[in-house]
Amino acid sequence: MPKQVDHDERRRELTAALLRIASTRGLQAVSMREVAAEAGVSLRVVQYYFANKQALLESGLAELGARMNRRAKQRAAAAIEPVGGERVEGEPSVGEMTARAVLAAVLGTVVPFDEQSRLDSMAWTAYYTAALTDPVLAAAGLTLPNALESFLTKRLAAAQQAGEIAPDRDPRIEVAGLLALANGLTSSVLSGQRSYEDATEIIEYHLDRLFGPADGLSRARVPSGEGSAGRISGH
Amino acid sequence: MPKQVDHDERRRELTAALLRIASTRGLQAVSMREVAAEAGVSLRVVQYYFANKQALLESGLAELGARMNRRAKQRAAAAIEPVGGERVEGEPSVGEMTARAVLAAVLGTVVPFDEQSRLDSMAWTAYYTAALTDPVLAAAGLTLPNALESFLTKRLAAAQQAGEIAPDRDPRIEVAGLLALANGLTSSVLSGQRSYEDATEIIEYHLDRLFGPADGLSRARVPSGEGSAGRISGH
DNA sequence: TCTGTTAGGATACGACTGTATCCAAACAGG
DNA sequence: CCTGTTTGGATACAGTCGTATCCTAACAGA
Repeated sequence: MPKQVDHDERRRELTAALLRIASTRGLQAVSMREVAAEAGVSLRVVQYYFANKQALLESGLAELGARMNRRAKQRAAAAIEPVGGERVEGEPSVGEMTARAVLAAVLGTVVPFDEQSRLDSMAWTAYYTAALTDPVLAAAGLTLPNALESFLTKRLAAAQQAGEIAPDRDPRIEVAGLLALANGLTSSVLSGQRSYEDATEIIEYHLDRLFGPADGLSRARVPSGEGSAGRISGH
Repeated sequence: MPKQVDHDERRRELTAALLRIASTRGLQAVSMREVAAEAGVSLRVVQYYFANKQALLESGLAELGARMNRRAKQRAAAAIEPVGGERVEGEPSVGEMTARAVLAAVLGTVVPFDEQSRLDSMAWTAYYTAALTDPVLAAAGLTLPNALESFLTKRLAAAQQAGEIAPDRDPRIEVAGLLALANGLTSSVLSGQRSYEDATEIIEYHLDRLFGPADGLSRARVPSGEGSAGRISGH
């Protein structure tokens, strides 16, 4: 077989170009020709690697989800090993973090904290809105948020069993509220109503209210002897 | 002068048709011809009453803001006079409601509670997303949320002076958090992740945490002798 | 070297977009 | 009744859209 072109790599470049357009000029500015121009290729190339526009858009949504996932894992890892991470193989996993640290890591990932995550949040918002009137996108776009919510709910319920939060709290309501809070704050950060620092302050404030005002910061490890305080962000 | 056509009325009909399309098929489905068809008139009529598409879209955004305003006021009035409203002229104004009742009314208005407000929230979300990449819409679309936030913040600060909430709370943070929560819940309700009842339960839950778990419900009037409990919504 | 497959350049089609123009009904004021 | 303005029907124009087609370089395997 002739030539040698890495199809996956090609598709990644085109998808990245698509997300660059969607995050700066909106999803309505995305056309096959615009994506081609942004990627520096011809229209035919976009057509060759994506059968139609729908496939291209779905690829963009999948890439966005993957990026969110990657960032959340990086945050969690940084919360476990805050300084210069030499992490041996028996390294602490997410299961050894306090529920508060997990929540702080995930919620801090939802709210845009640097230019790239701001752009991705822009694109994500555009997709989310489009999904409200497009059932095809809705199915693909809701799996990640739903998985996130059920993961956090289980994690917080376990933390409640361990006595980390008061027994009269409802983990499902708390998690749903925190995720809605983070999403709402994301909107206001994107529109310039609030800064990222304001948003994280509000989130930390709510985490304080949930986990008790005692500590006040997001301890990274579960206290085995005495935990070290790993500050993630805030003010 | 010939004919007699109420231009404002005509524009209202066209704007209503625009919002019907935007709320069911999205803002990208709005075209001059589609609006004409939805309103049952010819393309020329839409052109005649709106100089261009931009003016049409801005009219839609203004109408959405007006509807939100109207609903919030109706809610507030219903909270003051919960049963059969005979309201004499010295009627209780919003200034005589408890801060909690004001917050419950406003936040309950943000979250879609019936089919019409669900449709309007859909359209609002579409506009909000479009405003993220369109500075013209952004200016017009942010005035209402900003005014709402500053109004509620002042109201809550006054309530703090009156001892309705604990003195260590920051009214700015509380209001920003509650509004973000309501917006995030709206998103999840629109996408079908959560029901309206779930959303109001979460909001009431947070109001309980803010105003103290003592009462537990949104009392409508400021306690002059003994307030009557006006339940707005919930579960 | 020859061959057959792959990767893409060039071009075109029909549908739809916002906007503009032309012109004819409809009707109020003189 | 006449006239001039308002209202809107009909049509057109230049772009842009997603998609399809045709054809030719480029190159791996024989």
